[in-house]
Amino acid sequence: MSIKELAQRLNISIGTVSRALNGRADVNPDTRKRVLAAAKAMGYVANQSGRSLRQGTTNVIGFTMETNVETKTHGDTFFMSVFDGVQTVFARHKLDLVVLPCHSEDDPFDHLRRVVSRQFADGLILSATQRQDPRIDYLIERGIPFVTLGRSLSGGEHSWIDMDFEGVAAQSVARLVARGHTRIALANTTRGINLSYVFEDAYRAALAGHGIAYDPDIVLRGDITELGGYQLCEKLLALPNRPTAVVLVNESLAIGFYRRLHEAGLTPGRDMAIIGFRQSPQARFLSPALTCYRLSLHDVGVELAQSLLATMPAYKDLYPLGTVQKIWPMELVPGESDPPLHP
Amino acid sequence: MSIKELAQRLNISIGTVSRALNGRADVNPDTRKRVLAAAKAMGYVANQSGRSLRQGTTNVIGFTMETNVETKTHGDTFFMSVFDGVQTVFARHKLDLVVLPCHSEDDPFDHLRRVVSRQFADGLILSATQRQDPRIDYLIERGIPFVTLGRSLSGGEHSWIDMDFEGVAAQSVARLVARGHTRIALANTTRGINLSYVFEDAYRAALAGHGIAYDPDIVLRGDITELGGYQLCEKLLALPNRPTAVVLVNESLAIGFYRRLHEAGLTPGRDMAIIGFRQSPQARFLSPALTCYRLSLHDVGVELAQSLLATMPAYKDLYPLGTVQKIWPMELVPGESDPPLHP
DNA sequence: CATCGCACCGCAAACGTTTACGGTGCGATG
DNA sequence: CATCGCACCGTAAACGTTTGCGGTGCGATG
Repeated sequence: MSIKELAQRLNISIGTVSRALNGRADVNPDTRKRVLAAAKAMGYVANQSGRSLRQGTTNVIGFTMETNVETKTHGDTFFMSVFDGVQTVFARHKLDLVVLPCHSEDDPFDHLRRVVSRQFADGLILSATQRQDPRIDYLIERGIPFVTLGRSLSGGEHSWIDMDFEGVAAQSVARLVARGHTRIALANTTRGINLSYVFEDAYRAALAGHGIAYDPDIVLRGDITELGGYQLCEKLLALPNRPTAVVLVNESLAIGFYRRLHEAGLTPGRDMAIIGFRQSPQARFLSPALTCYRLSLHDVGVELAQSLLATMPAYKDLYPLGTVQKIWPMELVPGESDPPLHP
Repeated sequence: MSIKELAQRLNISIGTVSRALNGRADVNPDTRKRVLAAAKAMGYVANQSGRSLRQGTTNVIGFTMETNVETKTHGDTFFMSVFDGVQTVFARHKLDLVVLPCHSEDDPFDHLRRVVSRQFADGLILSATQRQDPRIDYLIERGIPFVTLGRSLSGGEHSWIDMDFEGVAAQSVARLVARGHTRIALANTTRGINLSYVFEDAYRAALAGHGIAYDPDIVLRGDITELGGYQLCEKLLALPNRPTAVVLVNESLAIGFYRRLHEAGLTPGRDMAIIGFRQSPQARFLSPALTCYRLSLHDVGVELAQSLLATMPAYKDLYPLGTVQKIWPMELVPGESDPPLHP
């Protein structure tokens, strides 16, 4: 099943077989046909280790993902959609996508170093980027092509794609203000992740733009999970001066919010206006319908892939994008979870 | 950064360096220390291609996963939890887990062949196994170690782990009957996936065991998504002789059911008893609380990893399990979604 | 007819490991 | 002192590719 056996069977040198298979010009069309036919018949496929060793390239792109369910920033379906978009691009270039999950007890930086040292991939897509992310500096220092899903302060000029947290925060606050709300809480993620800062800054700016004073008591932080939402809602309910509306940094929180409100005999929307974040499959079927924002994760995946290829020497000319730093727009999907305060 | 440079810098042959790094016995303890120190100082790490080429092994385990969000079969953090369990085992053996997502437009069998021919992994974990699954025959024929998450009729004696669909169906029917229900619907997945048959057979057997006639009109099939649940619920509501209870094959369906019932002005539980499947993070925060079943996906992952290692020659003696065919038990979590019919 | 160019192919090195085999030197044993 | 065993190390082959270089043969050109 090696190229040697294939060559012996054809009475051709292995060099010619290799050239024939790789579509090089200096090989007789007839022999090429013979080689391809024999390869197919014998089920030959080039050994990846041999090829990688010789060429120094793997034709594999790695996607690092954290699997900590306790504090997750995204779920399975989020990533699946992104993967799908990424793969539509890679399929055209015979590149394979492999996902490299980071164990919940592992440090993401150690995990990345391991990935790099194992030479899994020619390029990497990083998710769950931190505000200060040593992984980014590490990759830049090593000259490894990469792109991140999520902004970061580290590394300066690398490529990234991110969701429009500013837009969502600003639009949500504006919408709630227009509907009569002035006491608007924020359910944010814990510090560390960059979107936490981005989201809160935009929230504060939006409040200021509408002449509303910032109240740190109603800016909460917790895990981005259903349980996190439940707990944050509980905190809000316990406040003496309860907010009339809340803006969520993630739609998973909404599920916990809905549950906690129900337990208190309250109705989401009527008793507390809620604007979620992304229109996930789960959020889409909440009732009352969650007001949130739509974006195509498939398209985000496509853009991620293209941005990565744009940084790889072998593909740079096919995708002349330079360094991409793109905030992905999101479209409001009005629901029934944020009705006017005094109808 | 190659072993050659390392050897030159130490004035030792590369063979000795290799032996020192790999912990072989016939090397002087002092030189081993020197080698290890120098390797660390120079940041040396063995090239994986070279090693794989020589040894014919990759120290990588692949996990195939479908990324079709339209017909997805698991909840939003299902795989993450499983990955985490798998990695806790693999970490002890310096094995790396890589996830190999199958593009939604790809045939899973083609995808597997590609994975195999690229020699990504020493062993594989297959998910989304079909009732008849050519991938299983293919792997057996090639002698590639694997284990599947989910039963299949193919391949005879391979190892698999599966959830207890029989137990859930039987227990759910029994519980509903005990609470006065006799007209019990089934919300099942589409044909093809094995659990569809297993689940329905157990449902029918349970009905028969309680002397209830089987009515094909209230056995529905659809996608295992929130939308699928929504649509199935709609079908049930349109029936002239509406069932008073429904057993779900997957908790994602519950989210759609809840929504559709709300839209009809009905209350889950009171107007239609619902027993879901797994206690996912999403299902956990439904209100009224969904009656469902708990299992530790982390532990399933651990078992998957161990079962796979038990089939691999290099680890067989460490995990003398033989071929594992295990139905994972699930524990009832009573909720408020299935109250007695006539209290 | 001599020469050139070109199409095609074989040869062999190189990528970075691991490992079987043999060799050296030294202490211990007789 | 001769011999043996052993601890340690170097040598080189092998894994499967790709690719630069050179060589062969043939048609075309002068």
